[in-house]
Amino acid sequence: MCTTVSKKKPAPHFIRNMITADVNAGKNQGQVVTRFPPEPNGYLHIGHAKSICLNFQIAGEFDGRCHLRFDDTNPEKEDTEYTDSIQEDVRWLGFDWGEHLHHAADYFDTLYNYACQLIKDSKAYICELTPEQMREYRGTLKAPGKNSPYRERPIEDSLDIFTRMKAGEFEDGTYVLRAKIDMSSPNINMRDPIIYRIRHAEHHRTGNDWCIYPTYDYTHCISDALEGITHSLCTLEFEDHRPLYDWVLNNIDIDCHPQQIEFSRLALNFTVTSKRKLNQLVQEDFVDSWNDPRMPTVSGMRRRGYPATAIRDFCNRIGITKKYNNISLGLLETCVREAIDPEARRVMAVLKPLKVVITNYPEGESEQLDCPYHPDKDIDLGSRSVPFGRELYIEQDDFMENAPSKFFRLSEGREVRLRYAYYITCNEVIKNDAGEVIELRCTYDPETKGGWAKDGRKVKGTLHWVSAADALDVEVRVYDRLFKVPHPDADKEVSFLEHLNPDSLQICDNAKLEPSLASAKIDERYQFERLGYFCLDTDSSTDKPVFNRTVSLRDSWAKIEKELG
RNA sequence: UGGGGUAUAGCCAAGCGGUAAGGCAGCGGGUUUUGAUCUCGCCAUGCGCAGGUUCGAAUCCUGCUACCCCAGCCA
Repeated sequence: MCTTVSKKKPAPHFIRNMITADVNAGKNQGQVVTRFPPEPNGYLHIGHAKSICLNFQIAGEFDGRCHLRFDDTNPEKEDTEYTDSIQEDVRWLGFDWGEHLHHAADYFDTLYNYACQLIKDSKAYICELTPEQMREYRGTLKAPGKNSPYRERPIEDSLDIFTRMKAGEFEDGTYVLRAKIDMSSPNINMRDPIIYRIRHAEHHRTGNDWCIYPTYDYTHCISDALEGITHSLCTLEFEDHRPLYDWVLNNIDIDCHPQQIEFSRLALNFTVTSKRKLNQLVQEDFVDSWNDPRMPTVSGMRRRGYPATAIRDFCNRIGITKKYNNISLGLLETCVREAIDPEARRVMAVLKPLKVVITNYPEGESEQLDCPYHPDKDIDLGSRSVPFGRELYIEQDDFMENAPSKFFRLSEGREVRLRYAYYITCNEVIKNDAGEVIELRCTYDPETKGGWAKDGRKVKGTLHWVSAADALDVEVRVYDRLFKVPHPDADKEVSFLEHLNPDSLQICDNAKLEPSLASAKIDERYQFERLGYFCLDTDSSTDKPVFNRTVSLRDSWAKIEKELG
């Protein structure tokens, strides 16, 4: 079932416990069948990933199966653009629905027939109250509703109108089919809910075959039952709908009755996980697209360089409960770092170059240094050769005038190591007319080749560098969190857009890379030493490669720097 | 007394009458040619609050409090 998922036994949670108990008790002949039921009206995000992992993994654990079913009962919002992206994303996350790709739309005939039977059984009726009247009759949260004047419409009349609704005789909104339950129920969902409405709209799958469409509450439970789902897992807001889910299945002739179990949806701080809000970010150009690397969408995370293994690990680490949670973005980033670290080749790249001239290095000469791709002796990723010459680039941040003692990097008169190369000492600082440091004059110690001093003297700092003559010119996009505050949508008075982080994308268009990166490929992940993990972006062209920063390295210097003020 | 839910550390989360797992974050030490990684140690006399039952309560009982969801012909 879940081919790329490890068999490592996951931590117990209440749903796994319930299902285990059902299996042990022989319920459903010991079968476990789940489903992931997205509405194809947007792209999948990290919250969906939680549900996907839960459903596919739990089915896999019990040798069951998990269906992918599109809950496509609202033609006006749905599109094949979304059914395509959803399938791609679920597959990329590492899951396989096998033969079980389903659409609620494929059940429209069956659903219609069941509705006719409900009418014949006097359990549903055609109502012609306007939406405004409907609201009045529904009552309020604290006051009961009252019966529709059409509630006792003769069965034959309802059947006749329903048939003509289907035939397209009426305008949108003129009639609806309602389940006859209880207008005084304290649960508003049970106050004669609408189960069919007229929509003269083209459906992405059934075209113009239908002009009446069933509602979610009526469709979902029957779709589950038709597919033999045993456990229907959904989020907390559907808890109030469970009595209706059960009512429908108890009042039609069907021999399967899945159990709906609710769990809390994922909330991730510094981000929003609402399709509506994500859609707004795209439509109003606050981000480039659904797969903008700053988006918490599956496609955005994929482009950013997050491995699927990291997302699965994250989903397993956050747990499944009914508690309202707020997961820290830091945990996701930790999962990403842990997944990438052992497999990422280390290379050197300078994002904001500062020129360094080694004054005692012979002009016109250069040499090749052999540098391992991974520092851990237990991880053999091979090595590459890196050119070294008289002119180099180092990171602007690695030089400071009047540096405090805790600053271990380069400053005038100080000696540092260039990784895998030599010790250098800064002798002279050259500035432009604006007083900005534009070049450093340094000397190197030829006796420290490889980065070791024979006399045993130590340096505190090791810097990454790139040979100027051999550097690749590239664009690097450094991403940061999309929002400035932990809870961008907490305040209903203030738009979440007010909290967008203006620095969520920083473009380094003059970055310098060591030449080995010329053969970089999409889907490969690299660590730019001391900077973070990066990957080639799909915007790259042969003459202008573009790299994304997937995630930074943990940075304890940043913390010290902050404390120093 | 509308209905339905949820409360265990800064953030997650186990626990199901026998004396508070684990992860993230944080703090301190060690290793280190990435201020990375790795590694060792510390981190709830306390489980929303108040009573009660019990030899023993996060777990059982009673009463409170706080927060979330529901009045779409959305899902």
